[in-house]
Amino acid sequence: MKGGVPQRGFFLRSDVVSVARELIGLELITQLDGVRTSGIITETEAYAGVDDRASHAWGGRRTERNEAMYARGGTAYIYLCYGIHHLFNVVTNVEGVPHAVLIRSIAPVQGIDVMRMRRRQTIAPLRTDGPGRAAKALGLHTGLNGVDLFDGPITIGERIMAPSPDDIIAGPRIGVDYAEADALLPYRFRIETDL
DNA sequence: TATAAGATTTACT
DNA sequence: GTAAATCTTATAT
Repeated sequence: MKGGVPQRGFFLRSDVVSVARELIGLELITQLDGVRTSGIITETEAYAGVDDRASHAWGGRRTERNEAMYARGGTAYIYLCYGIHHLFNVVTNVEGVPHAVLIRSIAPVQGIDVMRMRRRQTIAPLRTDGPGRAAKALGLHTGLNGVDLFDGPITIGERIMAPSPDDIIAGPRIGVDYAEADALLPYRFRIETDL
């Protein structure tokens, strides 16, 4: 994928960790109510399905909530966390394999004013780091769970940043201490912007 | 049927 | 630094 946008095949790959790493630097675009907002993906986490104790789909769990994880790659999985926050994931792998990449942080590109309004932060600097904040800034909510990224209001756009491997920092995931050994896996990727 | 905990953020002491 | 907000899923009666 050089210069262009990722194709369906990109999301159908079996190595969810590679997809998570390569999503860094791509533009994530939403078009809602005729308003376009977008940001550069700056932080992701991979969730490797049934073998990953930190995943909602660990051990083959399948509920009404995480049903979208079992869809084919290129589908959006949006769910409510702690009753308050909407978290956005990109489903990967083929249908029936519940792999997904959590978008943990973005850097605003288009529609910054709209994001400010959504976040109701007219004075303080707009913050879009953190999975809940990023999803809210883009206007994502559970009503968009299961939409197709190739035929819907959410799309993955062109690569805006081309980070060298040295700029991408891999590390353990956040907030999954309960997952024991799986919590230590280097499934989290981020790039230093100017934080 | 009831209770506890979670892929978090925000506000208050 | 600690706790509340708030809803779904998982586990236990």
